[in-house]
Amino acid sequence: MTWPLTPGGLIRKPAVYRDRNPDFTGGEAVVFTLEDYALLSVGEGECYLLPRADIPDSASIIGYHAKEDLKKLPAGASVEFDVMIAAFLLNPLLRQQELSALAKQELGVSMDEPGRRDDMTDETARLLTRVLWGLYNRYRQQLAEFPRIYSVATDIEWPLLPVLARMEEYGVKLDIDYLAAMSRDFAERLGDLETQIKSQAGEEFNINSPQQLQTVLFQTLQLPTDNIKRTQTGYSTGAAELEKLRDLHPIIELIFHHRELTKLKNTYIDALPEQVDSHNRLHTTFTQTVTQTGRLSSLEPNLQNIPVRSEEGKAIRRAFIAEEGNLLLQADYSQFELRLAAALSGDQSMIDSFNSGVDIHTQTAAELYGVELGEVTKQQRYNAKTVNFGVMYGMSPHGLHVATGMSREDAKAFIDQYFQLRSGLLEYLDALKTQAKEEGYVETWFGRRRPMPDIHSSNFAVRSAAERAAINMPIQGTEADLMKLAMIEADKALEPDCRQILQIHDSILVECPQERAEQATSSLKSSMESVAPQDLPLSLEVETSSGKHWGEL
DNA sequence: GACGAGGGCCAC
DNA sequence: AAACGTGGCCCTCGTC
Ligand SMILES: Nc1nc2c(ncn2[C@H]2C[C@H](O)[C@@H](COP(=O)(O)OP(=O)(O)OP(=O)(O)O)O2)c(=O)[nH]1
Ligand SMILES: [Mn+2]
Ligand SMILES: [Mn+2]
Repeated sequence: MTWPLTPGGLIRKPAVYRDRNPDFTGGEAVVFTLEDYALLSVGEGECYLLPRADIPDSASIIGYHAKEDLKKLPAGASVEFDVMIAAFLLNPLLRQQELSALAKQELGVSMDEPGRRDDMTDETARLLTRVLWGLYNRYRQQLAEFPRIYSVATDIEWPLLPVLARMEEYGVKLDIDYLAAMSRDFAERLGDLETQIKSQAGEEFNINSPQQLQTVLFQTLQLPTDNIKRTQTGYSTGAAELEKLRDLHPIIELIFHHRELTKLKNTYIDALPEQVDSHNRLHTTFTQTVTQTGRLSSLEPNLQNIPVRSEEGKAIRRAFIAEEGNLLLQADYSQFELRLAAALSGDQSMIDSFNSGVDIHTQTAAELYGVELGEVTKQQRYNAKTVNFGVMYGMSPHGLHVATGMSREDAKAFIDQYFQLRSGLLEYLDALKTQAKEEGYVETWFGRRRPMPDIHSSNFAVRSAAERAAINMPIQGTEADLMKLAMIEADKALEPDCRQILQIHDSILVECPQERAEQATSSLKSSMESVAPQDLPLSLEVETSSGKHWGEL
Protein backbone atom coordinates (compact mmCIF):
# COMPACT_ATOMS: atom_id res chain seq x y z
CA MET A 1 0.00 0.00 0.00
CA THR A 2 1.26 3.46 -0.82
CA TRP A 3 -0.19 6.84 0.07
CA PRO A 4 0.35 10.02 -1.81
CA LEU A 5 1.85 12.32 0.78
CA THR A 6 3.50 14.92 -1.36
CA PRO A 7 2.33 16.40 -4.61
CA GLY A 8 5.57 15.28 -6.19
CA GLY A 9 5.32 11.61 -5.50
CA LEU A 10 4.52 8.69 -3.30
CA ILE A 11 6.24 7.53 -0.21
CA ARG A 12 6.89 3.90 0.49
CA LYS A 13 5.11 2.11 3.27
CA PRO A 14 7.48 2.62 6.16
CA ALA A 15 8.66 -0.37 8.14
CA VAL A 16 7.88 -0.45 11.85
CA TYR A 17 10.46 -1.88 14.25
CA ARG A 18 9.68 -2.55 17.88
CA ASP A 19 12.46 -4.76 19.17
CA ARG A 20 15.56 -3.09 17.89
CA ASN A 21 17.01 0.38 18.06
CA PRO A 22 18.08 2.29 15.01
CA ASP A 23 21.66 3.13 14.33
CA PHE A 24 21.05 6.67 15.51
CA THR A 25 23.36 8.63 17.75
CA GLY A 26 21.99 12.11 17.18
CA GLY A 27 20.90 14.63 14.58
CA GLU A 28 17.59 15.28 12.93
CA ALA A 29 14.79 12.78 13.22
CA VAL A 30 11.04 12.67 13.32
CA VAL A 31 10.05 12.10 16.93
CA PHE A 32 6.64 11.58 18.47
CA THR A 33 6.60 10.77 22.16
CA LEU A 34 4.01 8.72 23.98
CA GLU A 35 3.58 7.94 27.64
CA ASP A 36 6.64 5.81 28.14
CA TYR A 37 8.03 5.20 24.70
CA ALA A 38 8.56 7.20 21.57
CA LEU A 39 8.33 6.89 17.84
CA LEU A 40 11.58 7.70 16.08
CA SER A 41 12.06 7.89 12.36
CA VAL A 42 15.43 8.75 10.92
CA GLY A 43 14.42 8.23 7.32
CA GLU A 44 11.01 8.25 5.71
CA GLY A 45 11.09 4.55 5.00
CA GLU A 46 11.16 3.25 8.55
CA CYS A 47 10.31 4.05 12.11
CA TYR A 48 11.19 2.62 15.51
CA LEU A 49 9.18 2.32 18.68
CA LEU A 50 11.60 2.50 21.58
CA PRO A 51 11.84 3.54 25.23
CA ARG A 52 11.89 7.31 25.55
CA ALA A 53 15.17 7.20 27.39
CA ASP A 54 16.84 5.53 24.40
CA ILE A 55 16.50 8.66 22.33
CA PRO A 56 19.91 10.34 22.51
CA ASP A 57 20.02 13.80 24.03
CA SER A 58 21.69 15.12 20.91
CA ALA A 59 18.50 14.43 18.96
CA SER A 60 17.07 17.33 17.02
CA ILE A 61 13.35 16.80 16.81
CA ILE A 62 11.18 17.09 13.75
CA GLY A 63 7.75 16.87 15.28
CA TYR A 64 4.35 18.20 16.10
CA HIS A 65 4.00 20.23 19.32
CA ALA A 66 7.65 19.53 20.01
CA LYS A 67 7.59 21.32 23.39
CA GLU A 68 5.74 18.28 24.74
CA ASP A 69 8.31 15.94 23.23
CA LEU A 70 11.12 17.94 24.81
CA LYS A 71 9.55 17.53 28.25
CA LYS A 72 9.52 13.75 27.87
CA LEU A 73 12.94 13.28 26.29
CA PRO A 74 16.38 13.44 27.89
CA ALA A 75 17.49 17.01 28.58
CA GLY A 76 19.61 18.42 25.79
CA ALA A 77 17.31 17.50 22.94
CA SER A 78 16.52 20.37 20.62
CA VAL A 79 14.04 21.17 17.89
CA GLU A 80 14.81 21.02 14.21
CA PHE A 81 11.27 21.66 12.99
CA ASP A 82 7.84 21.91 14.61
CA VAL A 83 5.03 21.49 12.10
CA MET A 84 2.44 23.04 14.42
CA ILE A 85 4.42 26.26 14.70
CA ALA A 86 5.34 26.19 11.02
CA ALA A 87 1.68 25.96 10.08
CA PHE A 88 0.85 28.83 12.39
CA LEU A 89 3.60 31.12 11.12
CA LEU A 90 2.53 30.47 7.55
CA ASN A 91 -1.10 31.12 8.40
CA PRO A 92 -1.93 32.48 11.85
CA LEU A 93 -5.60 32.58 10.88
CA LEU A 94 -5.73 28.77 11.00
CA ARG A 95 -8.46 27.85 13.41
CA GLN A 96 -7.72 24.16 13.51
CA GLN A 97 -4.14 23.33 14.32
CA GLU A 98 -4.59 19.73 15.34
CA LEU A 99 -2.28 17.29 13.63
CA SER A 100 -5.23 15.59 11.98
CA ALA A 101 -6.49 18.89 10.58
CA LEU A 102 -3.07 19.74 9.14
CA ALA A 103 -2.73 16.25 7.68
CA LYS A 104 -6.12 16.58 6.05
CA GLN A 105 -5.49 20.04 4.70
CA GLU A 106 -1.94 19.64 3.46
CA LEU A 107 -1.73 15.97 2.58
CA GLY A 108 -5.31 14.88 2.12
CA VAL A 109 -4.71 12.19 4.71
CA SER A 110 -7.37 11.45 7.27
CA MET A 111 -6.28 10.51 10.76
CA ASP A 112 -9.17 9.01 12.62
CA GLU A 113 -8.52 9.73 16.22
CA PRO A 114 -6.86 13.10 16.38
CA GLY A 115 -4.45 13.70 19.19
CA ARG A 116 -4.50 10.18 20.54
CA ARG A 117 -1.07 9.30 21.76
CA ASP A 118 -1.66 5.87 23.31
CA ASP A 119 -2.26 2.46 21.79
CA MET A 120 0.34 2.55 19.06
CA THR A 121 -0.44 -0.05 16.44
CA ASP A 122 1.85 -0.60 13.49
CA GLU A 123 -0.75 1.09 11.37
CA THR A 124 -0.78 4.20 13.59
CA ALA A 125 3.00 4.29 13.64
CA ARG A 126 3.14 4.18 9.86
CA LEU A 127 0.49 6.88 9.60
CA LEU A 128 2.31 9.18 12.00
CA THR A 129 5.61 8.66 10.24
CA ARG A 130 4.12 9.49 6.87
CA VAL A 131 2.18 12.48 8.13
CA LEU A 132 5.06 14.02 10.06
CA TRP A 133 7.56 13.61 7.23
CA GLY A 134 4.92 14.77 4.78
CA LEU A 135 4.07 17.91 6.73
CA TYR A 136 7.73 18.60 7.35
CA ASN A 137 8.47 18.48 3.64
CA ARG A 138 5.43 20.56 2.73
CA TYR A 139 6.00 23.31 5.27
CA ARG A 140 9.73 23.38 4.66
CA GLN A 141 9.02 24.10 1.02
CA GLN A 142 6.43 26.72 1.83
CA LEU A 143 8.69 28.43 4.33
CA ALA A 144 11.51 28.46 1.81
CA GLU A 145 9.36 30.80 -0.28
CA PHE A 146 9.18 33.21 2.66
CA PRO A 147 12.72 33.32 4.05
CA ARG A 148 11.95 35.99 6.63
CA ILE A 149 9.14 33.91 8.11
CA TYR A 150 11.44 30.91 8.01
CA SER A 151 14.03 32.83 9.97
CA VAL A 152 11.43 33.73 12.61
CA ALA A 153 10.91 29.99 12.98
CA THR A 154 14.54 28.97 13.10
CA ASP A 155 15.98 31.93 15.00
CA ILE A 156 13.12 32.65 17.40
CA GLU A 157 10.39 30.06 17.80
CA TRP A 158 12.38 26.83 17.76
CA PRO A 159 15.21 27.88 20.06
CA LEU A 160 12.51 29.15 22.43
CA LEU A 161 10.86 25.75 22.74
CA PRO A 162 13.33 24.18 25.21
CA VAL A 163 13.29 27.40 27.25
CA LEU A 164 9.50 27.32 27.55
CA ALA A 165 9.49 23.60 28.28
CA ARG A 166 11.81 24.11 31.25
CA MET A 167 9.86 27.14 32.51
CA GLU A 168 6.61 25.21 32.49
CA GLU A 169 8.17 22.26 34.26
CA TYR A 170 9.92 24.32 36.91
CA GLY A 171 6.83 26.35 37.82
CA VAL A 172 6.45 29.06 40.44
CA LYS A 173 5.90 28.56 44.16
CA LEU A 174 2.65 29.71 45.75
CA ASP A 175 2.07 30.57 49.41
CA ILE A 176 -1.24 28.77 49.82
CA ASP A 177 -1.60 29.54 53.54
CA TYR A 178 -1.39 33.23 52.79
CA LEU A 179 -4.08 32.91 50.12
CA ALA A 180 -6.28 30.85 52.44
CA ALA A 181 -6.16 33.66 54.99
CA MET A 182 -6.88 36.17 52.27
CA SER A 183 -9.83 34.11 51.12
CA ARG A 184 -11.38 34.13 54.62
CA ASP A 185 -10.94 37.87 54.84
CA PHE A 186 -12.53 38.42 51.45
CA ALA A 187 -15.42 36.09 52.24
CA GLU A 188 -16.25 38.10 55.33
CA ARG A 189 -16.09 41.43 53.55
CA LEU A 190 -18.14 40.10 50.66
CA GLY A 191 -20.80 38.93 53.08
CA ASP A 192 -21.10 42.45 54.46
CA LEU A 193 -21.22 43.96 51.00
CA GLU A 194 -23.94 41.57 49.88
CA THR A 195 -26.07 42.45 52.87
CA GLN A 196 -25.69 46.14 52.22
CA ILE A 197 -26.34 45.87 48.49
CA LYS A 198 -29.48 43.80 48.95
CA SER A 199 -30.76 46.10 51.64
CA GLN A 200 -30.18 49.10 49.41
CA ALA A 201 -32.00 47.32 46.63
CA GLY A 202 -34.78 46.28 48.94
CA GLU A 203 -34.86 42.81 47.47
CA GLU A 204 -33.00 39.52 47.19
CA PHE A 205 -31.10 39.01 43.93
CA ASN A 206 -27.91 37.61 42.44
CA ILE A 207 -25.41 40.45 42.27
CA ASN A 208 -23.24 38.39 39.92
CA SER A 209 -25.96 38.27 37.32
CA PRO A 210 -25.75 41.34 35.05
CA GLN A 211 -29.30 40.62 34.00
CA GLN A 212 -30.70 40.71 37.52
CA LEU A 213 -28.53 43.66 38.47
CA GLN A 214 -29.84 45.56 35.50
CA THR A 215 -33.41 45.01 36.68
CA VAL A 216 -32.56 46.23 40.15
CA LEU A 217 -30.79 49.36 38.95
CA PHE A 218 -33.11 50.50 36.21
CA GLN A 219 -36.49 49.15 37.35
CA THR A 220 -36.48 48.71 41.10
CA LEU A 221 -34.31 51.77 41.80
CA GLN A 222 -35.41 53.70 38.72
CA LEU A 223 -31.93 54.96 37.92
CA PRO A 224 -31.87 56.93 34.63
CA THR A 225 -31.01 55.02 31.49
CA ASP A 226 -30.09 57.94 29.28
CA ASN A 227 -26.51 57.49 28.08
CA ILE A 228 -26.44 53.90 29.30
CA LYS A 229 -25.11 51.59 26.62
CA ARG A 230 -27.40 48.83 25.41
CA THR A 231 -26.39 45.21 25.23
CA GLN A 232 -28.20 42.34 23.55
CA THR A 233 -29.98 41.65 26.81
CA GLY A 234 -30.83 45.23 27.78
CA TYR A 235 -28.77 47.85 29.56
CA SER A 236 -25.09 47.36 30.23
CA THR A 237 -23.87 47.22 33.81
CA GLY A 238 -20.20 47.43 32.85
CA ALA A 239 -17.81 49.64 34.78
CA ALA A 240 -18.01 52.49 32.27
CA GLU A 241 -21.80 52.64 32.62
CA LEU A 242 -21.83 52.27 36.40
CA GLU A 243 -19.40 55.17 36.51
CA LYS A 244 -22.14 57.40 35.10
CA LEU A 245 -24.41 56.40 37.97
CA ARG A 246 -21.87 56.67 40.75
CA ASP A 247 -23.16 59.93 42.15
CA LEU A 248 -26.81 59.03 41.78
CA HIS A 249 -27.06 56.19 44.27
CA PRO A 250 -24.91 54.77 47.06
CA ILE A 251 -25.49 51.22 45.80
CA ILE A 252 -23.16 51.87 42.85
CA GLU A 253 -20.09 52.27 45.01
CA LEU A 254 -20.96 49.04 46.82
CA ILE A 255 -21.36 47.20 43.52
CA PHE A 256 -17.95 48.39 42.33
CA HIS A 257 -16.38 47.10 45.51
CA HIS A 258 -18.29 43.83 45.32
CA ARG A 259 -17.21 43.34 41.71
CA GLU A 260 -13.57 43.95 42.59
CA LEU A 261 -13.55 41.51 45.51
CA THR A 262 -15.45 38.72 43.73
CA LYS A 263 -13.17 39.05 40.73
CA LEU A 264 -10.04 38.71 42.83
CA LYS A 265 -11.42 35.95 45.04
CA ASN A 266 -12.89 33.78 42.30
CA THR A 267 -10.20 34.22 39.67
CA TYR A 268 -7.06 34.22 41.78
CA ILE A 269 -7.33 33.77 45.54
CA ASP A 270 -9.46 30.62 45.41
CA ALA A 271 -8.62 29.32 41.94
CA LEU A 272 -4.81 29.31 42.01
CA PRO A 273 -4.30 27.12 45.11
CA GLU A 274 -6.45 24.45 43.48
CA GLN A 275 -3.88 24.13 40.71
CA VAL A 276 -0.61 23.68 42.62
CA ASP A 277 1.47 20.50 42.52
CA SER A 278 2.70 18.59 45.57
CA HIS A 279 5.41 21.21 46.11
CA ASN A 280 2.93 24.08 45.99
CA ARG A 281 4.21 25.13 42.61
CA LEU A 282 2.02 26.36 39.75
CA HIS A 283 2.75 25.22 36.21
CA THR A 284 1.31 27.30 33.41
CA THR A 285 1.31 26.45 29.73
CA PHE A 286 2.78 29.01 27.37
CA THR A 287 1.28 28.89 23.89
CA GLN A 288 3.18 29.92 20.78
CA THR A 289 0.37 29.45 18.30
CA VAL A 290 -2.46 31.59 19.58
CA THR A 291 -1.88 35.32 19.37
CA GLN A 292 -2.11 37.09 16.05
CA THR A 293 0.86 39.31 16.89
CA GLY A 294 3.40 36.72 18.01
CA ARG A 295 3.02 37.24 21.72
CA LEU A 296 2.95 34.22 23.98
CA SER A 297 -0.20 33.48 25.89
CA SER A 298 -0.41 31.69 29.22
CA LEU A 299 -3.15 29.34 30.30
CA GLU A 300 -4.28 26.90 32.99
CA PRO A 301 -3.58 28.98 34.90
CA ASN A 302 -2.97 32.24 33.12
CA LEU A 303 -0.01 33.72 35.00
CA GLN A 304 0.26 36.73 32.73
CA ASN A 305 -2.66 38.57 34.27
CA ILE A 306 -1.97 38.43 38.00
CA PRO A 307 -3.30 41.69 39.51
CA VAL A 308 -0.95 44.59 40.14
CA ARG A 309 -2.67 47.86 39.40
CA SER A 310 -4.93 48.03 42.46
CA GLU A 311 -3.48 47.72 45.97
CA GLU A 312 -6.09 45.13 46.87
CA GLY A 313 -5.10 43.10 43.84
CA LYS A 314 -1.40 43.54 44.24
CA ALA A 315 -1.63 41.77 47.59
CA ILE A 316 -2.18 38.59 45.57
CA ARG A 317 1.32 38.90 44.13
CA ARG A 318 2.71 38.41 47.63
CA ALA A 319 1.58 34.80 47.33
CA PHE A 320 4.13 34.21 44.55
CA ILE A 321 7.27 33.42 46.49
CA ALA A 322 10.81 32.20 46.07
CA GLU A 323 11.87 28.86 47.50
CA GLU A 324 13.77 29.01 50.80
CA GLY A 325 17.23 30.43 50.10
CA ASN A 326 16.14 31.82 46.73
CA LEU A 327 15.09 35.21 45.44
CA LEU A 328 12.79 36.36 42.65
CA LEU A 329 14.15 38.75 40.07
CA GLN A 330 12.11 40.76 37.64
CA ALA A 331 13.25 42.70 34.60
CA ASP A 332 10.81 44.80 32.56
CA TYR A 333 11.46 46.88 29.44
CA SER A 334 10.80 50.57 29.99
CA GLN A 335 7.97 52.06 27.90
CA PHE A 336 8.56 49.25 25.50
CA GLU A 337 6.08 49.76 22.69
CA LEU A 338 6.52 53.52 22.80
CA ARG A 339 10.24 53.01 22.26
CA LEU A 340 9.55 50.57 19.43
CA ALA A 341 7.04 52.93 17.85
CA ALA A 342 9.67 55.66 17.99
CA ALA A 343 12.31 53.42 16.47
CA LEU A 344 10.10 51.92 13.77
CA SER A 345 8.56 55.23 12.76
CA GLY A 346 11.70 57.33 13.13
CA ASP A 347 9.57 60.02 14.79
CA GLN A 348 12.12 62.62 15.82
CA SER A 349 10.17 64.01 18.73
CA MET A 350 9.79 60.61 20.38
CA ILE A 351 13.40 59.67 19.68
CA ASP A 352 14.56 62.94 21.24
CA SER A 353 12.40 62.31 24.27
CA PHE A 354 13.93 58.90 24.87
CA ASN A 355 17.47 60.05 24.19
CA SER A 356 17.07 62.82 26.74
CA GLY A 357 15.72 60.45 29.35
CA VAL A 358 12.10 61.56 29.34
CA ASP A 359 9.53 59.08 30.66
CA ILE A 360 6.62 59.67 28.32
CA HIS A 361 4.11 57.83 30.53
CA THR A 362 5.04 60.05 33.45
CA GLN A 363 4.99 63.11 31.23
CA THR A 364 1.49 62.29 29.99
CA ALA A 365 0.37 61.66 33.56
CA ALA A 366 1.66 65.04 34.69
CA GLU A 367 -0.18 66.66 31.84
CA LEU A 368 -3.42 64.74 32.45
CA TYR A 369 -3.52 65.46 36.17
CA GLY A 370 -1.89 68.87 36.15
CA VAL A 371 0.89 67.86 38.54
CA GLU A 372 4.66 68.10 38.51
CA LEU A 373 6.66 65.20 37.03
CA GLY A 374 7.96 64.34 40.47
CA GLU A 375 4.48 64.15 41.94
CA VAL A 376 2.98 61.60 39.56
CA THR A 377 1.60 58.62 41.47
CA LYS A 378 1.80 55.00 40.38
CA GLN A 379 -1.91 55.00 39.71
CA GLN A 380 -1.67 58.13 37.58
CA ARG A 381 1.17 56.62 35.55
CA TYR A 382 -0.90 53.47 34.96
CA ASN A 383 -3.74 55.62 33.66
CA ALA A 384 -1.33 57.51 31.43
CA LYS A 385 -0.17 54.21 29.95
CA THR A 386 -3.71 53.44 28.87
CA VAL A 387 -3.92 56.90 27.34
CA ASN A 388 -0.60 56.74 25.50
CA PHE A 389 -1.22 53.33 23.99
CA GLY A 390 -4.93 53.95 23.50
CA VAL A 391 -4.37 57.11 21.51
CA MET A 392 -1.49 55.63 19.55
CA TYR A 393 -3.61 52.66 18.50
CA GLY A 394 -6.66 54.63 17.45
CA MET A 395 -8.74 55.51 20.49
CA SER A 396 -11.60 57.92 19.76
CA PRO A 397 -12.31 61.11 21.68
CA HIS A 398 -15.27 59.29 23.19
CA GLY A 399 -13.06 56.39 24.27
CA LEU A 400 -10.56 58.78 25.79
CA HIS A 401 -13.38 60.57 27.58
CA VAL A 402 -14.54 57.28 29.10
CA ALA A 403 -10.99 56.24 30.00
CA THR A 404 -10.04 59.50 31.68
CA GLY A 405 -13.16 61.40 32.57
CA MET A 406 -12.00 64.44 30.61
CA SER A 407 -14.60 66.12 28.41
CA ARG A 408 -14.99 64.99 24.80
CA GLU A 409 -13.71 68.36 23.66
CA ASP A 410 -10.59 68.07 25.78
CA ALA A 411 -10.19 64.50 24.63
CA LYS A 412 -10.29 65.53 21.00
CA ALA A 413 -7.79 68.31 21.64
CA PHE A 414 -5.52 65.87 23.46
CA ILE A 415 -5.51 63.42 20.54
CA ASP A 416 -4.90 66.17 18.00
CA GLN A 417 -1.99 67.47 20.01
CA TYR A 418 -0.61 63.96 20.59
CA PHE A 419 -0.19 63.40 16.86
CA GLN A 420 0.70 66.97 16.05
CA LEU A 421 3.63 66.59 18.36
CA ARG A 422 4.47 63.22 16.81
CA SER A 423 3.82 63.67 13.10
CA GLY A 424 6.37 61.02 12.15
CA LEU A 425 4.43 58.50 14.19
CA LEU A 426 1.18 59.46 12.48
CA GLU A 427 2.74 59.02 9.04
CA TYR A 428 4.14 55.64 9.99
CA LEU A 429 0.81 54.39 11.29
CA ASP A 430 -0.84 55.61 8.12
CA ALA A 431 1.72 53.79 6.02
CA LEU A 432 0.88 50.60 7.90
CA LYS A 433 -2.77 50.92 6.91
CA THR A 434 -1.71 51.40 3.31
CA GLN A 435 0.59 48.41 3.49
CA ALA A 436 -2.23 46.27 4.87
CA LYS A 437 -4.55 47.39 2.07
CA GLU A 438 -2.03 46.89 -0.71
CA GLU A 439 -0.28 43.74 0.45
CA GLY A 440 -3.03 42.17 2.53
CA TYR A 441 -0.70 41.70 5.47
CA VAL A 442 1.53 43.54 7.94
CA GLU A 443 4.74 42.30 9.51
CA THR A 444 7.17 42.77 12.37
CA TRP A 445 10.73 44.03 12.17
CA PHE A 446 11.85 40.40 11.93
CA GLY A 447 9.35 39.46 9.24
CA ARG A 448 6.63 37.74 11.22
CA ARG A 449 3.42 38.25 9.23
CA ARG A 450 -0.21 38.80 10.06
CA PRO A 451 -2.68 38.52 7.20
CA MET A 452 -5.33 41.24 7.30
CA PRO A 453 -8.26 40.04 5.18
CA ASP A 454 -10.80 42.27 6.95
CA ILE A 455 -8.98 45.35 5.72
CA HIS A 456 -11.08 45.01 2.56
CA SER A 457 -14.39 44.47 4.32
CA SER A 458 -17.32 46.50 3.05
CA ASN A 459 -18.50 46.80 6.64
CA PHE A 460 -17.11 50.02 8.05
CA ALA A 461 -16.83 48.79 11.63
CA VAL A 462 -15.10 45.58 10.61
CA ARG A 463 -12.75 47.42 8.27
CA SER A 464 -11.91 50.05 10.88
CA ALA A 465 -11.14 47.40 13.47
CA ALA A 466 -8.81 45.74 10.97
CA GLU A 467 -7.03 49.05 10.40
CA ARG A 468 -6.43 49.46 14.11
CA ALA A 469 -5.21 45.87 14.38
CA ALA A 470 -2.90 46.52 11.44
CA ILE A 471 -1.22 49.48 13.09
CA ASN A 472 -0.83 47.57 16.34
CA MET A 473 0.63 44.30 15.05
CA PRO A 474 4.04 45.45 13.78
CA ILE A 475 4.74 47.15 17.10
CA GLN A 476 3.30 44.60 19.51
CA GLY A 477 4.71 41.85 17.32
CA THR A 478 8.21 43.32 17.31
CA GLU A 479 7.96 43.54 21.08
CA ALA A 480 7.06 39.84 21.10
CA ASP A 481 9.94 38.90 18.81
CA LEU A 482 12.47 40.83 20.88
CA MET A 483 11.18 39.36 24.13
CA LYS A 484 11.52 35.85 22.77
CA LEU A 485 15.07 36.56 21.65
CA ALA A 486 15.80 37.98 25.09
CA MET A 487 14.52 34.79 26.71
CA ILE A 488 16.79 32.70 24.50
CA GLU A 489 19.73 34.93 25.42
CA ALA A 490 18.87 34.92 29.11
CA ASP A 491 18.65 31.14 29.05
CA LYS A 492 22.23 31.00 27.84
CA ALA A 493 23.52 33.79 30.07
CA LEU A 494 21.95 33.05 33.43
CA GLU A 495 24.11 31.60 36.19
CA PRO A 496 23.72 27.95 37.28
CA ASP A 497 20.47 27.23 39.18
CA CYS A 498 19.02 30.54 38.01
CA ARG A 499 15.81 29.81 36.17
CA GLN A 500 13.37 31.88 34.15
CA ILE A 501 9.95 31.07 35.56
CA LEU A 502 7.52 33.48 33.90
CA GLN A 503 7.34 35.75 30.88
CA ILE A 504 4.85 38.59 31.02
CA HIS A 505 5.02 40.08 27.53
CA ASP A 506 7.84 42.55 28.15
CA SER A 507 9.18 41.20 31.41
CA ILE A 508 10.92 38.12 32.73
CA LEU A 509 10.64 36.67 36.21
CA VAL A 510 13.62 34.63 37.43
CA GLU A 511 14.12 32.53 40.54
CA CYS A 512 17.70 32.07 41.69
CA PRO A 513 19.82 31.31 44.73
CA GLN A 514 20.08 34.39 46.95
CA GLU A 515 23.83 34.61 46.60
CA ARG A 516 23.66 34.73 42.79
CA ALA A 517 20.93 37.37 42.63
CA GLU A 518 23.18 40.31 41.80
CA GLN A 519 25.04 38.45 39.08
CA ALA A 520 21.83 37.05 37.64
CA THR A 521 20.14 40.44 37.61
CA SER A 522 23.00 41.82 35.61
CA SER A 523 22.95 38.87 33.17
CA LEU A 524 19.21 39.17 32.74
CA LYS A 525 19.34 42.90 32.10
CA SER A 526 22.16 42.63 29.57
CA SER A 527 20.46 39.78 27.78
CA MET A 528 17.32 41.85 27.37
CA GLU A 529 19.10 45.01 26.34
CA SER A 530 21.36 43.17 23.93
CA VAL A 531 18.66 41.98 21.55
CA ALA A 532 18.12 45.44 20.12
CA PRO A 533 18.87 45.62 16.40
CA GLN A 534 22.16 47.37 15.76
CA ASP A 535 21.22 50.63 14.09
CA LEU A 536 18.41 51.68 16.43
CA PRO A 537 18.19 55.44 17.01
CA LEU A 538 17.58 54.83 20.71
CA SER A 539 18.51 52.32 23.38
CA LEU A 540 16.29 49.78 25.06
CA GLU A 541 16.15 50.19 28.81
CA VAL A 542 15.27 47.56 31.37
CA GLU A 543 14.17 48.09 34.97
CA THR A 544 15.07 45.38 37.45
CA SER A 545 14.04 44.52 40.99
CA SER A 546 14.31 41.57 43.36
CA GLY A 547 12.72 40.19 46.51
CA LYS A 548 11.43 37.19 48.42
CA HIS A 549 8.01 37.56 46.84
CA TRP A 550 6.46 39.07 43.73
CA GLY A 551 4.53 41.69 45.66
CA GLU A 552 7.66 43.62 46.55
CA LEU A 553 9.12 43.75 43.04
C1' DG B 1 -22.22 17.60 33.75
C1' DA B 2 -20.51 19.69 29.37
C1' DC B 3 -20.91 23.30 26.13
C1' DG B 4 -21.36 27.89 24.17
C1' DA B 5 -22.81 32.69 24.21
C1' DG B 6 -22.93 36.93 26.60
C1' DG B 7 -21.28 40.12 29.87
C1' DG B 8 -17.69 41.44 32.46
C1' DC B 9 -12.72 42.36 33.90
C1' DC B 10 -7.75 40.99 35.10
C1' DA B 11 -2.99 41.75 32.79
C1' DC B 12 0.47 43.42 29.13
C1' DA C 1 -22.17 56.44 14.48
C1' DA C 2 -18.32 54.41 16.37
C1' DA C 3 -13.40 53.81 16.77
C1' DC C 4 -6.86 51.53 21.42
C1' DG C 5 -4.63 46.50 20.49
C1' DT C 6 -3.28 41.44 22.45
C1' DG C 7 -4.82 37.71 25.51
C1' DG C 8 -7.62 34.10 29.39
C1' DC C 9 -11.03 33.17 33.08
C1' DC C 10 -14.97 34.08 35.86
C1' DC C 11 -20.20 33.81 36.35
C1' DT C 12 -24.92 33.33 34.56
C1' DC C 13 -28.11 31.41 31.57
C1' DG C 14 -29.93 28.44 28.14
C1' DT C 15 -29.34 24.07 25.95
C1' DC C 16 -28.22 19.27 25.22
N1 LIG D 1 -2.54 48.67 23.18
C1 LIG D 1 -2.17 48.57 24.46
N2 LIG D 1 -0.97 48.02 24.75
C2 LIG D 1 -0.63 47.94 26.05
C3 LIG D 1 -1.47 48.37 27.09
N3 LIG D 1 -0.85 48.12 28.26
C4 LIG D 1 0.33 47.58 27.95
N4 LIG D 1 0.48 47.47 26.62
C5 LIG D 1 1.65 46.98 25.88
C6 LIG D 1 2.52 48.15 25.52
C7 LIG D 1 3.57 48.17 26.58
O1 LIG D 1 4.77 48.77 26.14
C8 LIG D 1 3.75 46.69 26.82
C9 LIG D 1 4.33 46.39 28.17
O2 LIG D 1 3.49 46.88 29.19
P1 LIG D 1 4.06 47.60 30.48
O3 LIG D 1 2.98 47.57 31.52
O4 LIG D 1 5.36 47.01 30.87
O5 LIG D 1 4.20 49.12 30.03
P2 LIG D 1 5.46 49.89 29.44
O6 LIG D 1 6.56 48.97 29.10
O7 LIG D 1 4.96 50.73 28.33
O8 LIG D 1 5.84 50.87 30.62
P3 LIG D 1 6.84 50.62 31.87
O9 LIG D 1 7.94 51.60 31.69
O10 LIG D 1 7.27 49.22 31.87
O11 LIG D 1 6.01 50.91 33.08
O12 LIG D 1 2.44 46.13 26.69
C10 LIG D 1 -2.73 48.94 26.73
O13 LIG D 1 -3.54 49.36 27.58
N5 LIG D 1 -3.02 49.00 25.41
MN1 LIG E 1 7.44 47.63 30.43
MN1 LIG F 1 5.59 44.95 31.71
